Amino acid sequence: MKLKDLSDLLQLSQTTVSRALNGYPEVSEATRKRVMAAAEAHGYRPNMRARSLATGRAMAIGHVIPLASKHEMVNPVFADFIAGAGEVYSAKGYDMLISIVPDEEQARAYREFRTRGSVDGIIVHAPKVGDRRIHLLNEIEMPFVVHGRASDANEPYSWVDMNNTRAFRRATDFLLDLGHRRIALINGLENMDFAIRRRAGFQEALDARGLAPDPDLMFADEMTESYGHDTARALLARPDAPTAFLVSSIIPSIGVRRAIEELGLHMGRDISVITHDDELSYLKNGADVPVFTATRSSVREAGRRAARMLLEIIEDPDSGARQDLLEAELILGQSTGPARA
Amino acid sequence: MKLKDLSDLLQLSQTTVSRALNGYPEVSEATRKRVMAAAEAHGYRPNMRARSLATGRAMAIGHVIPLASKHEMVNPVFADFIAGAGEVYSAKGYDMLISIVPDEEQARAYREFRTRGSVDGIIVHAPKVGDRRIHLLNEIEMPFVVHGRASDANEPYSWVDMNNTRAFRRATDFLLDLGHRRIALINGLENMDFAIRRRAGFQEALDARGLAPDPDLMFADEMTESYGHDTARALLARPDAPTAFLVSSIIPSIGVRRAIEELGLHMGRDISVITHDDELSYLKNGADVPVFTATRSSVREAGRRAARMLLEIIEDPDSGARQDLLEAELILGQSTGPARA
DNA sequence: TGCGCCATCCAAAGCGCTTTGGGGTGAGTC
DNA sequence: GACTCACCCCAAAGCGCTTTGGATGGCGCA
Repeated sequence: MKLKDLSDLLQLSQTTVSRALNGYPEVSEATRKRVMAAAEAHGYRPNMRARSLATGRAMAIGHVIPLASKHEMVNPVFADFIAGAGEVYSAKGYDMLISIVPDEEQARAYREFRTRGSVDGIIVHAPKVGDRRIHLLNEIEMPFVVHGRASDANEPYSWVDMNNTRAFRRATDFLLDLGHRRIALINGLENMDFAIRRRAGFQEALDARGLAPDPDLMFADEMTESYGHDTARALLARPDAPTAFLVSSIIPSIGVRRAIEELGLHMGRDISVITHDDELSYLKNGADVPVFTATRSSVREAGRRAARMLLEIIEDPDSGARQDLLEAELILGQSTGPARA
Repeated sequence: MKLKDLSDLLQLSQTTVSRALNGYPEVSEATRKRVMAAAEAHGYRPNMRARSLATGRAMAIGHVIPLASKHEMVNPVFADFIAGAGEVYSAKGYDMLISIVPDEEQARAYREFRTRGSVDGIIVHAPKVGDRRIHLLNEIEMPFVVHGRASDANEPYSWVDMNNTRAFRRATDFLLDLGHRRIALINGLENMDFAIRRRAGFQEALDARGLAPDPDLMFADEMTESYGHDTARALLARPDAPTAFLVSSIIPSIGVRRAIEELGLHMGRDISVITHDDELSYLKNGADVPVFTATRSSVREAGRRAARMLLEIIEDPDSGARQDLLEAELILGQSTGPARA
């Protein structure tokens, strides 16, 4: 069933039918009703490819998801972020195009989205320090929103981010207030912008109390469970083991907990752990009582906001760069306690 | 830069340029080279919308991801499955369209994919018992591959699945061989086909030894960490607590381990746990030594295979239904040991 | 009555590509 | 020298939709 069939059926022109369906005022309410009814009855849906060829709008948003170079992993936060964004897209009639490419092919992927005309805008995931994608996208005039920031970008761009520095500052202060002095930082890869900011927050808190950060207690890697485990295990074997861990995600935190328990220690009593919690749907931080004390910020909500922002920018491309900074909330769980003497 | 610009530039017709670019034999090698070079130099890429309007092929595959009704969760296995499928798509020049919709809107989503012509084929995720999507897709003649099976479908369809029954049969046998008799099954939601099969494997093993399954030891729910924890916690508090757990995913297994350790017990010594392991990239089952004894089957590999199968079906639609059954391998970890008296 | 003005509707021209159905040109054949 | 093939190439017709630039007719108003 195509437009022509429907218009023939109704004894109307394609123009009129198209206008009736798309809510243009040049058609009487009576015919509009008639057209709508017929379309409904025959299950007519416009062919998106033809439509977007005609309008020049793809009605689709592209997500280019980087394959973490080292082990080709796809970060589980994407699943939740995308779920949030997807909600918004389907509500607004947009499709979501996903392309999972190795880091080095990102630029090509963006260019292709542009020249092949397959999307109206792009969400940029996992910005790195010195990320060149922002410049590229501005250059090819493709609307985009970054999930996160690129600290050193010296041109305007729109982003949705969590206040990483503040969150880690608070978390560190919290541990310091409990009397902890030897705190290990189990961070994400520090070529990622978010990881840099988290470390900055950590150091800021130490500086504020005149404490020097110990490089031997600061780690950065892909946030897997075994990274958390192995790092904690090694640290706890040291004579000057840390009394607390500040961890960048709930996944390595699970590993940290495993290491603690393997050694017959008790998390919260012998060793404190505080983590960032993205509120991943399948890895909720406990049911009623939180397992981990955590800085919490829903990555799914970030997905929703980024999607909404991008659609607004597409509607009104000249409205300038926007930004949205989410604050994490500090929640108390069972994983922290006073430092033991 | 569009086709016409390029052909004007080259003093050739659009036909010739198009043919040169798409490898048709009607054009001399000399001109083909010339055309290719010019296309490359000017960064020409055909507009996908126009192309697929002309060819009738969307060059895109749709993934309709169900939002688990209860808590609107998106299962983390999707991330890895999609990563696998995405590899294949980009190698073959296909796009991946994702639409995340609540269960009740699935049918509509499929129909729209068809009528709006936005995809050439569909991957069906998370088939349920009595799933009507298979019938629907056959009816609207949309090529598709199911990740999993729908036991009661009485029409042909193509699928890629893991041998759930066999895997759980082996896992149960393994526990029985170790002397365990009270084994708890922490299963996924049993309106899911895979969960039914896993339970069947569990029961089969018990039956084979003349043991009756105890309904009080069989659980089914969404496979979150806290589901694993809470269930294990409650079970271990019983006077007739189970000596072993058979768990459907590594995520609830992490919860089970948490429960065990909270009670001061030691996994592998006091309580045995065996799990299914989808090889999720961020939740690897330990680094070198597996943490959990597990039936292991890569969901990412399943994604690759399903994608390849679907593209083959699209190439050759009349070739009949295909199927691909992956066997899980049983790997020994530290989470199992002989039943204690 | 005649004029202009809405309110409705339509024919046709694209959007950028593929593909059908030829049409020249030069080499090979008798 | 006429004829047949290949071999290259081209003009133009779609693909299914939107949108421009009218056409038509009914109505109020002077």
